[in-house]
Amino acid sequence: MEKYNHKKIEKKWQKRWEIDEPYKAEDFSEKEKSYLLIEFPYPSGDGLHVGHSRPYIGMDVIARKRRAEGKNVLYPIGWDAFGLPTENYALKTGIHPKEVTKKNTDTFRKQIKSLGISFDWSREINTTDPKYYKWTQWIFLQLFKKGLAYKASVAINWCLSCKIGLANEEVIGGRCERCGGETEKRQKEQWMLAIRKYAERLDKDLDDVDYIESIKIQQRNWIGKSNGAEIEFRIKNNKSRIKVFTTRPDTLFGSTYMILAPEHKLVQELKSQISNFGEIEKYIDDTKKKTEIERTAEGKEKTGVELKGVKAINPANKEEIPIYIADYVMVGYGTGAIMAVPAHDQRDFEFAKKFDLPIKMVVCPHYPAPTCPVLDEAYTNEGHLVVSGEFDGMENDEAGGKITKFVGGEMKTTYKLRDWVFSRQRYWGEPIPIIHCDKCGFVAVPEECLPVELPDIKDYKPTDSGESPLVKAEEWVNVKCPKCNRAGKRETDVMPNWAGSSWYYLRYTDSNNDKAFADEKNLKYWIPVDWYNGGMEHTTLHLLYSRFWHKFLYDIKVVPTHEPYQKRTSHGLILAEGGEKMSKSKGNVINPDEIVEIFGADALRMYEMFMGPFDQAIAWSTDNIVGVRRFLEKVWRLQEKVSDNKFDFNILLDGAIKKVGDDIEAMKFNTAVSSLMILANAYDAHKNFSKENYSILLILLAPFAPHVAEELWEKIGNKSSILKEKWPEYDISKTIVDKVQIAVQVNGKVRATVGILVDEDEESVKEKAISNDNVKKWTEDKEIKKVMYFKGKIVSIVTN
RNA sequence: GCCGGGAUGGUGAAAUUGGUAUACACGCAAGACUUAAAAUUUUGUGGGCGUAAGCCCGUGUGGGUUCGAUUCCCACUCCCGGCACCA
Repeated sequence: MEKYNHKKIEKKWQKRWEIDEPYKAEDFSEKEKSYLLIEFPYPSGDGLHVGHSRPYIGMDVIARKRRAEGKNVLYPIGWDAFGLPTENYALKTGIHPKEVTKKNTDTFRKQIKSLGISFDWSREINTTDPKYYKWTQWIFLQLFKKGLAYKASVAINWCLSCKIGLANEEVIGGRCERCGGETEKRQKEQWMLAIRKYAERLDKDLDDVDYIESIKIQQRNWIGKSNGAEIEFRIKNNKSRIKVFTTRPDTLFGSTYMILAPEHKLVQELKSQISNFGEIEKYIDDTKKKTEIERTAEGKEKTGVELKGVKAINPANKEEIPIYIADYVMVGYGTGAIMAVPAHDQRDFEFAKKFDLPIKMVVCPHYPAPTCPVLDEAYTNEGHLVVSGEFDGMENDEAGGKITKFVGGEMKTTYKLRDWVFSRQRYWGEPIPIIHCDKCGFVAVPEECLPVELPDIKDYKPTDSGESPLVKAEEWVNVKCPKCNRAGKRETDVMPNWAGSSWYYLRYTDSNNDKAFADEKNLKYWIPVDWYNGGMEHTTLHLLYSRFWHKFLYDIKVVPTHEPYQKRTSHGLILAEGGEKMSKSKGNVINPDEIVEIFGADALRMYEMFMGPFDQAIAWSTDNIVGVRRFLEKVWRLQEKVSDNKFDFNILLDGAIKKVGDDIEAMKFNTAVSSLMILANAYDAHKNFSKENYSILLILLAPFAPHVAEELWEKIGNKSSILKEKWPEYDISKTIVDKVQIAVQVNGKVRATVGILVDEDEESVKEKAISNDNVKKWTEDKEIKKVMYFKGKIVSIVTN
């Protein structure tokens, strides 16, 4: 027998597949379609690492199994190639991002192919390809035309010494990651997308999709729908009003002060009336230096400053109350102002304690309240109203709406979800297809002029004013206004990386179309994606953004469904051997190339499926690969035991077929592999077995280790590929057994096992249990109070 | 801090979702084969006590519900993901 030579085998079959293209999906096939999707990679300069491949392999196993079941599987791949790291690399080296991207995608492609993933390469896409981003720009224009893209002033991170806008990730402890210099928040005009307009549907339509529960919960929390009331407070000696949003209008009588976000525009408007404005300005300055997490952390010491000289009037009881600014109130949520009710909100409570403000309890658990208790934390449960005028005694649930009406407020639903900041003052992204004209304002680039291609430039550094480096490409910037033909200027901001990834799954259905982002018929056939697997880290941004774009496209009637993905699951990260995150800077990245070289792609694939639960983070261990490698060698050796001599493995086989199939669909790949091992071990324990039995093992193995399965399939005399074989069926009746060993517990502890027939009657089983010698030892001096038999499971005896 | 996960032998983990905890692997120990090593293979392997039969303890911690809890409930500790310009 030849030795198992993974290098030779893998090369042979990969070459064969390259020619035969067995993984090509067929548009409009009669077969049932199955569109399986993984998150397309960002082709970083570090190359593929073993963590990337885990989801690809997992979904590949499913794809291969479903093809064997006769489905028309679409399993595509592409590159999400715009983004910061490539641009930063260009900044450092001067090499054009286009070249870097080309090099990186070539590396990734080669690496992925070496793993034998059954992607349909004929549909490969790249978000940086003008033929692709033409349609990203087209979608943006549709959003713009419907008023869903607009400009607004937004705070961004700004490095004072690099004079460059920074991603949150590039700000470490308030300092710039690259130069270590100070950063601050700076207001800047940005393109925004009105995702909030879709908040309600993004929340509600989660009911219609099959996402794992934790994703639904996280998305819902992120959207943050809450029902409450908007109430206006008058300001003493001033015409301005402060509008607040509150989920607890029932506690209005207990509002003893108000808080504005430091950025609230009223702070500036009230300037002349405020006697300590210097102090206020200093506080606003300090706020600019803090991150949102720092600002809102509960338990953190509350800070704030009173607007001296200004008072608000509580509309319920007409009391004069002070107004503060404090950084725990955010300008972007609700109205950017709150009525503080320290007795019934923990953060208000902490603030009131610190600033010695009155804490007035207006909801009491007992009514009539004997005396209001002294609180050591906010009381947030339900109760009856007190000190609330005509509402006294009312249940607080009921009072909210009535009090709102009483003060002329209105019930309102708000969402925490914020509109999407869509501008980046960068180079390596899709140009935003807008022309600025002094006369006509923002004018859409005519669709026939798309794509607006990125011009070649040499210097990728943003200008000192923070504008995109594209400003320097004067020829490109200066164009005529498409409307009035006067001099205009192109928008120089580019889109964020999320743009291209918000619709890529649509492009796969028809990736070479140059008349539309995809043909209507292709979309109708393939969409929705049947199963999308990705990382939990994409739950609230990418996944939500793409649902938003899809819904918009549905509204303008260019996609056939209101949701893009029918099912969403997640995979866990692969960590470095020590349990830390893999990163180039830590030097702990495992490159799959070495593993493929030493152990083979099949062993790598099997190991990644076997290493642990697919949805859990797990540390890599090169030592443990030998286990699956030995298993593959065992399967290899088993070819010698194939003979006409038949041993009946049927019960075991039917169980294995069921288990492997069910586990694959449930992404319990680790236990699927273990049942393959059990099956192989059982074969190995016999002198020989039939070719049929061995064939089933190979077919079940093929999704995990396709190369060696093909090779062995050929070796046992098959002319056609194992990829053409049907997934085996099983007969469940064979897996049912009639005799079982069940445990007997005495007072909750297992003391014996007895053999019974599955449908043996209760009395007889109990009798067997009680008369068992081991059981007798534990019951003889005692009185048996109760004997319970749970059919086919256990006998439980209770004594005194 | 907030939201979502997780914690089981020396290690990765399994457990039909309330019914015999530790399947399948890794590692380790002893044996076989070999001049030897590797490979392969056999046996053993949660901790403690015991020659043994067996007993006690044991699924992050502390409580609870139950005939019975890794699984359900309450409180807590630690770890991981996300927190809106990383992808």
